[in-house]
Amino acid sequence: MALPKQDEDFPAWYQEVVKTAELAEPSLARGTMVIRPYGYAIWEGIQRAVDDRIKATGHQNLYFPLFIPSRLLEKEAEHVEGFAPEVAVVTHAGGSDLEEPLVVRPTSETLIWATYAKWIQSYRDLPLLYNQWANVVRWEMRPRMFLRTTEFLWQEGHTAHETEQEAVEETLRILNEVYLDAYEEVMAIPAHAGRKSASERFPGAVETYTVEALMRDRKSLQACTSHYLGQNFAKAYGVRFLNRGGEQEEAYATSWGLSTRAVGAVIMTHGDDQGLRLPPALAPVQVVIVPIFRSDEERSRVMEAAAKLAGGIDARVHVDDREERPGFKFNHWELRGVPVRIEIGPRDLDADQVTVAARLTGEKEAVPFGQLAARVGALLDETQRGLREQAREFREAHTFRPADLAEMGALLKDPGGFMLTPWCGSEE
RNA sequence: CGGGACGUAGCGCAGCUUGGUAGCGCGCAGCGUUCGGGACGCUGAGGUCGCGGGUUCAAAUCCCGCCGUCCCGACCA
Repeated sequence: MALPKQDEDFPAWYQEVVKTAELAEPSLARGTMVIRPYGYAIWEGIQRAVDDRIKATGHQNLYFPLFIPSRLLEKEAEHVEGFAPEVAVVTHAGGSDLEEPLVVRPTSETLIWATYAKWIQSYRDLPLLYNQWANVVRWEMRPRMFLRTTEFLWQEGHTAHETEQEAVEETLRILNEVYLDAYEEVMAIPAHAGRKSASERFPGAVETYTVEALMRDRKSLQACTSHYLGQNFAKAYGVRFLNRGGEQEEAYATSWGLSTRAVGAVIMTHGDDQGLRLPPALAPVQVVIVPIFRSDEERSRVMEAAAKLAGGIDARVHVDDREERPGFKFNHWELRGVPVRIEIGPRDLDADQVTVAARLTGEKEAVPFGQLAARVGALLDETQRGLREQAREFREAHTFRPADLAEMGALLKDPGGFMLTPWCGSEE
């Protein structure tokens, strides 16, 4: 029943939360998971936040196929070398061996740039600012729910530009205005944006930038990446355009992705020994109302009042009318991280008030009917800020300063890279 | 792929050393009592003991092989 303590066994805590809060469960093929409705609703919240920002920065969504002819993958040397160990290949289909094997995309640069070659002739065709929401497959050694699954969901943006400067600006715009902003404002996760070391760079990239966040086990999580790809893919796939000077030139590329791993980041940043704590901006249920009653007479009084109050609150409200005891329901919703709980029983009704409990602090307070909507709204705001503030304090307490890093110079192979916690490095 | 642990009811486990009727807790179903922080009683359903082979009159238990899961490492959104 009770969760393992974070301090005692963080991996066990994580797995148990994912399972008992009904976010996801392992599926039958190794390393794959079933994302359950509550977990998927959290992912949909992240998708909305990211998709809104992708569109606000001028991008459009499109969709490329799952299969990539294997020959195509081989054209960019670093890229194929980097991904070869983890690609899944279809060699048999339709009852016979395929003449040319099909790679299940581990990422789509190859297919997309082979296609861009047909779409780009002139500087007038640029830039191409496209994104897709898709599933990809990477045969990783050690799968972990949400953090590293064989198949995962993500968005991958692929843009083509006229100049290096424009492409570099695009890479950083996505990093800051899309990813960092979504993490800060919606997921309430304060994060470091930075540049990866050469050894951690995306295969085929000139430069890789990431957002890294500190989890409560004091390990860093690579929360997304944004790559400046230079002309590498344009050269490999023959994407040339006539530039303003009348000369043929290869286009400059970026790619960037954020995956279902972000759900894991939310769990591991905010969760406590009682379970999840979801930032209100992301929570599928922001307010849960737990009616309390004994007799049928009390029941109808309380349920009527609960329905009325629910309608007056401007938030995602759920009334838990199951035949369970109140204490069971309190734990149920705390485990699922619902920010605000309203308890309403005969004692409350007699006093024209309800009892409001905040997941952030665990505190309860009596709130008169007339002030409920305003108080709930304020509590949701406080929770959104409070979670981010707690995460920021935790990060500050466990992040090494440049002075600390200087003393550990030997550990820093590349001054461009960064480490949050030198003793354990980057977890993902 | 290297090191470690483990596969017995939906979940968590005992039983294995010393072979002989497959058990416990939680959960699940029905009924009753309960209900302001994870309720209790009674009744009941639920099992090819991971898979395959071997030894034996007899295998959850002993032997061999395989598969899978979890943790630590290298790789990774």
